[in-house]
Amino acid sequence: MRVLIVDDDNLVAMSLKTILSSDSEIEVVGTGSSGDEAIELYNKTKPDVLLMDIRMNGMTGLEAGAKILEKNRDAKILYLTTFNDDEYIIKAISIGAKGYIIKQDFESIIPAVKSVFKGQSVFGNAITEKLPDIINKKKSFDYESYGITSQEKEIIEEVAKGLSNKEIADELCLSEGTVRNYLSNILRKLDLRDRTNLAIFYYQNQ
Amino acid sequence: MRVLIVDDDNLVAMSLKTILSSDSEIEVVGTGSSGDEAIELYNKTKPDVLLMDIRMNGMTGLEAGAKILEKNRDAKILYLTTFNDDEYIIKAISIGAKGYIIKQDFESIIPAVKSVFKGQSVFGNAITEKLPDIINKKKSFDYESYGITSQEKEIIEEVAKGLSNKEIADELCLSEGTVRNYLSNILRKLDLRDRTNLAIFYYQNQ
DNA sequence: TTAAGGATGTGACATTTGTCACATCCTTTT
DNA sequence: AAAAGGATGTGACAAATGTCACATCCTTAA
Repeated sequence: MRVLIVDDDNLVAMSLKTILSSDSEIEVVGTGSSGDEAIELYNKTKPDVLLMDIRMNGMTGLEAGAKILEKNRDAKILYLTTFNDDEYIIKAISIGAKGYIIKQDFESIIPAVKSVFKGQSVFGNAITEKLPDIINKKKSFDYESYGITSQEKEIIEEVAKGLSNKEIADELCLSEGTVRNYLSNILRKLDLRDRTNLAIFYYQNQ
Repeated sequence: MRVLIVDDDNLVAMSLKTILSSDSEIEVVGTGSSGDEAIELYNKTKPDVLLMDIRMNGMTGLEAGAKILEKNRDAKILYLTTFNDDEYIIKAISIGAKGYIIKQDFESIIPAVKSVFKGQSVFGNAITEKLPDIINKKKSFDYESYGITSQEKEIIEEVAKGLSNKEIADELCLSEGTVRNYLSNILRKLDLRDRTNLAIFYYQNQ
């Protein structure tokens, strides 16, 4: 099992190399410290698994990974990160990375590399907990912190269904005028222009 | 590492038991053959990992898993399936399952169980390939089949950004009246009432 | 060449939308 | 009890929206 390691922190790269080399099934075929190097070394060594940091100076690991995957659709990239970053994980899966684990969890790295080598996808401990939310895309905007009341929140839900003011009024047993007032307040609070933008906001923050 | 196995095909359950028991770190604490049994045995044995089939007579593995996770938020459920089913995998991740692999891939089962035990998530070979699409939810509505022209498609994009007719007109170098006409046609073709519903439609089919 | 059809535009119209000032109740606080 | 504040309502208004009939221009097909 041939592994390429890329991390812009040289100490980390070396530590990883030491750890991985201790396993008899693994051979570290190279170490790099930038996105450019990742691409270059990947093409040169064609490793079974590329273990790469996400945050790096210059080209990020994600950009480098995307480029590598463009040319090598079967590349197996396992990302390492110092902390959990929801945005990154979605992006990582999107481009086709095979895993995403945190560096701190040393013991998990070797099994993860092996799993990825076998063609599985592996997501680390802390990331695993967030997967359901990520799948459900529940960023769930905190309406309360913008002073949106529960009644107003209901109006937002109805607007997001595409109902007119009249229909919302009927639905919530209010007068149309009141619905308008509520909506007007909502738009001011969220700094949006009209109900269409509110609906868009709703779905983008859902 | 205590593992509970549930599969409505008894032969499969026994095979799995044999395979897993061959590993010194693993102890199979029970085998069941239905969703109800899964819940019952889970509560009785409190295993570290529950290895369960998705398709079962009566209650499905997903339903049983959801119920178990309601009461035991840290339950580690690894699903086994005979084939790849995109709908199931989304559902599985949504409820908080820790893995999803195919039965045929025997060699992967033990490493997968171990990874899940450690808190990672594991997705099997064939499933891994589909993850990017699943994350991107590329249902990508076929506007063409509804007779939406490319110009109209552009208008839709602009509406989905929340722009007014006037702004869209400026953006696309058309008169406001023309934009209205286009929009009117779009709404008729897609059987939608107004721009808000169009934006909603856009984001729901994105 | 002519007819057809598409893209673009105009004007008119009814409706919906968003805003504002203000009015009524009702409950809570002082 | 009086004051304050929230929830709900009204009326008026300007702007934006959606629809329709029709006009122009250009390209393409017959």
